[in-house]
Amino acid sequence: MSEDQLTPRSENFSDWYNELVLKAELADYSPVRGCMVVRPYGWTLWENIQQALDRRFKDTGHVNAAFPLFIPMSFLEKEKEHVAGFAPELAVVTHGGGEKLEEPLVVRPTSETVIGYMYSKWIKSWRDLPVLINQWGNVVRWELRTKLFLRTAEFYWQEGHTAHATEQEAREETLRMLGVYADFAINEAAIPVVQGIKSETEKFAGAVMSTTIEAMMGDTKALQSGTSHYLGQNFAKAFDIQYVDQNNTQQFCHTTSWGLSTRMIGAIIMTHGDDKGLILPPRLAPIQVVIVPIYKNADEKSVVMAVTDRVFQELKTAGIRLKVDDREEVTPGFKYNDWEMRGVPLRMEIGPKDVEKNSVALARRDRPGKEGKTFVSQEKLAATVAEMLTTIQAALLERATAFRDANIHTPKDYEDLKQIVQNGWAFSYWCESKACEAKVKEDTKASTRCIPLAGQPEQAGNCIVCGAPAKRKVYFAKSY
RNA sequence: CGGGGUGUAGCGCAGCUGGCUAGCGCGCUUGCUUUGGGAGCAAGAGGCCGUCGGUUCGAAUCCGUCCACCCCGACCA
Repeated sequence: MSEDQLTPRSENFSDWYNELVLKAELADYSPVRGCMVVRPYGWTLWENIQQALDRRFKDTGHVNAAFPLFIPMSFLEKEKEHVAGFAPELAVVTHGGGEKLEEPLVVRPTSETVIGYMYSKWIKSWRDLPVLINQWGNVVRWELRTKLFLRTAEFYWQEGHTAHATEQEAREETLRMLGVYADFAINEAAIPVVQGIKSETEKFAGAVMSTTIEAMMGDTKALQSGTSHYLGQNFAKAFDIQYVDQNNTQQFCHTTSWGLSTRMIGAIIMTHGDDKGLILPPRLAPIQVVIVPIYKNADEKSVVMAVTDRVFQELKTAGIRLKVDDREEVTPGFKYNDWEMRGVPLRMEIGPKDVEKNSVALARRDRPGKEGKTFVSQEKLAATVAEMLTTIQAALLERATAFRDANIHTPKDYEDLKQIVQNGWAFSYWCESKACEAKVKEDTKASTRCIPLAGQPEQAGNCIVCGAPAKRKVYFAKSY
């Protein structure tokens, strides 16, 4: 139970987040440093995320498979940048069955290498392409500084790995899947995201191009919420993924990879949550509606529960995920606070007065207090509830979008940029040099988040840092 | 991995410069009364004082070690 007050979000965002994850029973710390235990409520949320994504993957022609957790150390070493990027955070297995292994096994930090190895066996002809495979699983990266959901040593995700005949096809796939992530984030998680390209310094180790969906959290920091990479022929050459084309010549494939992790849960928490706790988007919420029956005595209880049971069945049949909180040991007031903390989008109260008037009370989580409470008829209740859930979903997206837009600014000059990134995102021209990027980072701790695909100006301008000619604008922001 | 902080009941804390049987609030258990915004009363249960070692007649308290977590840096989905 969570009787204690949550640290207000405005007072200390980090404490608020940590307390909320624990109190809402999304996750808990594990006995192993840096790892997390995802509790049933958090895992159900993840399952809903998985379903929404998996549906989209299937719709775009992908199939699921499973590749091993262990990867021979030598595989990682085959792609130079890849191993350089991941070496510091590898977990390595040196013993098995009481014997020292001939070759150490890496616990996968990502699966490009094993999958590349398999692809080289499976792909022979242009007729075998494209290969469009996704895997749901867990990976391990030995992180030094961890935070539940946002960065843990082990995390759960999906990784898509595709192989194509041409660069164009692979680049299209990269952007297609970025679009899938953006569609998911916006329409399921109600998180407005910017689609864009990562800078050279920020891109994935071994990629030719990395793309990202960037989201703004409630403290204005940016969170990379999903990534999609065009890997060029880097992994194809390292693992000899070749096919014979129509002209009977050997060609290297062009590959992509794309991933979205349990970090998305952190994004949902930090985008929508408020001082009272979590606010879950109805489309992903494990419990969309909680019914709190109210009664004073056995007589009232029997009539109230009769209506409650009938309403429960009706909504359940309509496909709404709901729960009746019939706990006897806590008062209705306690339940209100408890479910608000857990982020259930809609609360229904059914009491003696409602039984009398053939009504129920509905309270919207996104609008606390009296403002969000209405009394509706029990007639056509499933339709009323479904409509209200849709309204809440839209309201969350609208609010998050307004917040984000209000905190993105175009700096007049470099001094202005330094101010802006203290509490928001700066959108400005950048010459795309590592030096300017590094200078911003050193001066402000803000990094380039992405060069957005949409919304680029027609005309060229001047780099906000050095004044050199610049073709494109970039977002600078502090990030998680 | 560097700098700072914290670790005493499930949770939040007190226990001061070394001393008695280690306390308080919340939660938990049982009973009765309650129930439309975090209920009340009564009686209970619950503690290797993070770990290992040292100083001491005596350590939750002093010293050291390690571990975990939090904050700030360097590194990252």
